[in-house]
Amino acid sequence: MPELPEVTTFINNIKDKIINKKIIDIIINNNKVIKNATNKEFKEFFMNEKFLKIERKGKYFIFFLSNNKSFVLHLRMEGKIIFHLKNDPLLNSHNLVTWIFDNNEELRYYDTRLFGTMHIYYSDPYLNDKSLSKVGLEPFDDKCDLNYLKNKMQKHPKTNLKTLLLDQSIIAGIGNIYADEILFACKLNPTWTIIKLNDEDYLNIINNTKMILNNAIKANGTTVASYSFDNHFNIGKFQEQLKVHTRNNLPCYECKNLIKKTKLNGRGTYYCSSCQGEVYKKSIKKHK
DNA sequence: CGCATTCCCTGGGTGC
DNA sequence: TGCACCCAGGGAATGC
Repeated sequence: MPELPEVTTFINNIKDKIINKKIIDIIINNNKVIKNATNKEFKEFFMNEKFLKIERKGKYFIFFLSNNKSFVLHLRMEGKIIFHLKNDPLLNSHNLVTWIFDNNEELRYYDTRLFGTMHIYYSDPYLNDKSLSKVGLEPFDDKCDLNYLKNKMQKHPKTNLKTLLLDQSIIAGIGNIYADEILFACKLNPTWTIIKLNDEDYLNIINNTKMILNNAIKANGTTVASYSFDNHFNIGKFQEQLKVHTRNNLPCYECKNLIKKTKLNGRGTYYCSSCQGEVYKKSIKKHK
């Protein structure tokens, strides 16, 4: 599931290879993910255009073209955006959209579960895209400080900490894997609410988020399912550094107690009940 | 308004 | 081996 580090890795892998190259054709095999244009409009939007710049905001990709046009992409669960040579084999059979450049090179979008979203805009995407405009500060932004986080989180006094970390309008880019890792590093139980937090905890959340996401970027992201980020089937390596996520019933690296898995607001959640304190029972939903 | 639940999807896993 | 079923989850929509 692509989160901030995985989106960064995709961008690092395509950026230099696609910028300023002329798009001479667009193949749409499945338009399920194209949300605000017909196939014809989508093709016309890109035809004979060039990608001039790529930005990331949280888990969103923003591709800028000429004349203030922009393309906003979200990979959701299984989306992949990968640079290929024309004759490269498909990564999988779910190649929904391909942009073809004028030199036997291609940019291909894959998405097994069709969860991804694509939007095209003719002016500022940050103003036009309803979702993008709601995304909060990047964790690396200097403005993402104690006061910012405290103010944002204190609007949700009854929501558990994990759900707050997953809320893209607070800190941008954290998903299910890194939320578990961040809370473990902070020694905070995912089921607690902000009532349990003091200023040091808020600062720990900010600092550990930056540290963990940066380490994950260095490792090219985390591979837990089908994530690969290039045309050579390379995978991220941060799963080797995960301390709780996916480690159900394995001994905690800090205290040797067994890591527990539970479900919190529909998300698989891993934590150490010894390092991260007692579960706030009312917030845990029992399995069916 | 806040907060919880449902829905979209399909490959992989499980049980019979 | 085949078939029915369940599960994973980001974010929008829906419910209360």
